[in-house]
Amino acid sequence: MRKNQIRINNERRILAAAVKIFAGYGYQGATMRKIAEEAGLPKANLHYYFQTKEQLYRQVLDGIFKDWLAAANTFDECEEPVEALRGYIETKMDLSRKRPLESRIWAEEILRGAPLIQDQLEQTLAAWLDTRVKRITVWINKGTIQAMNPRILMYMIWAVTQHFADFESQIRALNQQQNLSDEQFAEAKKQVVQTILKGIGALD
Amino acid sequence: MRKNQIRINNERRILAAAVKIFAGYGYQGATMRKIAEEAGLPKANLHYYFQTKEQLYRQVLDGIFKDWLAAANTFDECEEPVEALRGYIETKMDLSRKRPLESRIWAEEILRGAPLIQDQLEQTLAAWLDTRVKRITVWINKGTIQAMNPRILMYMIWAVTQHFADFESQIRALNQQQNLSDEQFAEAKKQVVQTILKGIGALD
DNA sequence: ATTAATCTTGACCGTTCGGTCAGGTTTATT
DNA sequence: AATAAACCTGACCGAACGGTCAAGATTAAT
Repeated sequence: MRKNQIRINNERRILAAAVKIFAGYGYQGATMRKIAEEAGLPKANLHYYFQTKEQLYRQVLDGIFKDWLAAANTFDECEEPVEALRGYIETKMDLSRKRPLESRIWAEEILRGAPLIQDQLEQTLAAWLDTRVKRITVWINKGTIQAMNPRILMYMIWAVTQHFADFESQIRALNQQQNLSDEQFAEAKKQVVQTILKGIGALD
Repeated sequence: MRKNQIRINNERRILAAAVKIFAGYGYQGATMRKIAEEAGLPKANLHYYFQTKEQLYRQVLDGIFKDWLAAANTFDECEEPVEALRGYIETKMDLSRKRPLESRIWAEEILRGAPLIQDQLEQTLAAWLDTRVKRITVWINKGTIQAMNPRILMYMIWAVTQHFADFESQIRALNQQQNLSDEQFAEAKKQVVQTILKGIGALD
């Protein structure tokens, strides 16, 4: 049962506008008027496709969550810790670079105590993390990487990679009011990978 | 010219309430009514001590900024990279543990593009960072730690340490709906220090 | 004791918010 | 061509927002 093309187009336009406005102003600071203006549609039209502001926000979050989980493909496909973790870190860094708005929306939702996505965190994300923790534990038991708490390793990877999106404005202020250039970002990516892999004893 | 005791007490009460409410709801989501209720004062009284919501928020941010900079004492007092960085990372971790609300307010302000503290970032924080970058550069030139970009190292430290405050609700959801216990947090602190120090070649 | 300064507060104001709705227009179906 | 379904939108609503103010209460200074 295929949706009408008009609906598809308008929902996409509204969601794209919503990402920009939610990222720029936060959930409370974002208004349906601003989103409507950004989308180039009358406000009442937004409520035709998305009944409430909260429902629109939920759909935005759902899209982000899917990207988040999909970034783990490299992690799962590689056998050895160096390849797997390097691939995962690089993928997460690239996601921060290419889709910083989504990362900021996610961060704000967590900051506020995850009122709307607590269930998904406790179920889907917790299960996702358990799987990866088990893989890391295998590496530890084989002695390929040193003994550690795999969960804390994952928290560190998330923290560092997402920092480049979430704290972009701070990094810009500390970089002569310029966003990181492609070269600078590539350097950061390399250093993050190097530091973490070496830090867990996977290198040298 | 000493302020009246009444003023001192009430300003402190209001600021303490403001920290809770701003951290819990964000700048836009926080309302003067909620802050007044938390402080146990009528709303009009808040406007007597702080003319506007923005001025109250600015004072909250100023307090956070001072704590932030003060955390660098250990860093400056130690000569060797292992002591200096270990001390700084541990101090920042303790700050995340003891004052997570302040960390979240700071994070939200940066997320929104730092509209109110851009000047402080570009001037005070940039100068603060420059000083520490020079110290790290000395270590690199002496060969005590390996070659790297010191700024990126500082970003990584900030990212990881503040993550435990800013993403507390996510970590809780991934830890059987329990905040990290003191033991778990101590383990995390140890692993963060170990990973970063080893990662930059300061250990072994 | 008197005056001045400071503090307190309920009631109120203009603005903006998310959301609704009736009635018109366009598109799809037959 | 006719009917139905989907889409569009200006005008409107009650609620909540930040902020104001006048009048009274309390504290400090003389």
